[in-house]
Amino acid sequence: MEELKRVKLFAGCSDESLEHLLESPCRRQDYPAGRRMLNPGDPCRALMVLVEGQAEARMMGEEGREVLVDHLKAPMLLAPAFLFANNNVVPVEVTALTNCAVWHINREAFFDFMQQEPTVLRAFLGILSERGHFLSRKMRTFAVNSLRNRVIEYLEANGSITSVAAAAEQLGATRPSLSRVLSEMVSEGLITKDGKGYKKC
Amino acid sequence: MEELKRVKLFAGCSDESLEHLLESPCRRQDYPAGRRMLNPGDPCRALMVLVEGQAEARMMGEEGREVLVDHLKAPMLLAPAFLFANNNVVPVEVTALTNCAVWHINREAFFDFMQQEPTVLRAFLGILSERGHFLSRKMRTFAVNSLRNRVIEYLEANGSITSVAAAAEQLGATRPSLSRVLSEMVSEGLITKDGKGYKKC
DNA sequence: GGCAAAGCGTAACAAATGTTACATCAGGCA
DNA sequence: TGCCTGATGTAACATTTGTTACGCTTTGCC
Repeated sequence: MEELKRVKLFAGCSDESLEHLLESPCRRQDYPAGRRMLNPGDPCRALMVLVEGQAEARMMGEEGREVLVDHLKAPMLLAPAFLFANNNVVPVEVTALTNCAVWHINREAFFDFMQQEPTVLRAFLGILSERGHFLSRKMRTFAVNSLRNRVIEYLEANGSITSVAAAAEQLGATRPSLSRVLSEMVSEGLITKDGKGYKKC
Repeated sequence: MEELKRVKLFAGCSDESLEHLLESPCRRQDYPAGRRMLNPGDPCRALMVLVEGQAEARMMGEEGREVLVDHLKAPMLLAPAFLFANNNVVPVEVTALTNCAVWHINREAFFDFMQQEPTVLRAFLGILSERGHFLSRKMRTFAVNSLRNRVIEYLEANGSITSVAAAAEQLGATRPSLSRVLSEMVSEGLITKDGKGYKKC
């Protein structure tokens, strides 16, 4: 299918081999905007490819605390890092932000497919590594950084904070707490505030 | 080599193919106890296999805070999740606890090797998935859980706390803070303390 | 037995962050 | 224009966690 070829993972493979892969048990599923696509604890038995729409991934704590972990935008893979785990359950809640479409591709067929297609294998390993990098950076941020340092990292990565409420969700803080820290950092000259939001320097 | 065959990754492969892999640029390196094996930011250009000894991985923050992330015990892979990343630098500091030996195996040779050996590929994907699972669980713990909840998770995973100081390092808290929380939880009847340490119930 | 060191509990205080509530401001819309 | 809504800043207070310091117990060792 054309929409699958837009995914980086399948960029370097031939049409025939991709068609052969799709002869295995596969399906394309639609989700309306707002629909929950994955719940924490759901098993991950197939390769899931988001081919249309946008979604978000959140982690929930015991006490109602939650963090917006990632913004998912087609074309990309969903939860690739858990596909081949023994205990292959997803730790996040994924919700469609717009109408979405997801291909579910049989895991074993995909495994054989990778074995045949070095470029796909290489791309998949690259994607898994990026996810590992992403997760370990997030973990480090939350484990050893104060909110002030998380703000600095956020600004270095994203350039500016245009929505305090949205940034607070990603930084794992409440909006008033983030607002207070931003005000303090402005008064200390660490960051500046203009009509567009907060920026470094 | 015999010591490499003890690693789960190579469990299912033939002697000949493993010997062929080791004909690529490889080396075995020794580290004395206490020696730093990896620094944050070090690139990860080869597959590293810890074949002897034990080590620990730590993450450091800006303000001197640090967390003991993982205990590494031969035989296992070091930083497998970063080998195929574009920006393949390790985010942790790895220090030898005992005398250690590490095989460095050429990345491209290992890639070709995996392509030839389905069981190795499968095992490597499983290892990467386990790491993803491990990291996302850690991230969730630090992002959305209070110290009390982290203690509960720790006890569910490890059974008991026999060393408050050691547990505090893994939980990302100071020893007095953990000690206080444990005391509170004992007085609330959530956990018990006996000669061996703290336990659930 | 006595001594030194390590691990632990604990107290008093400080710093960071959450909670709640309220006022302000800008933009959209009737 | 006037109203309404959403996002924001902010204040007062509560909770969690860090910091520092001290005393106690245990353990190993002489």
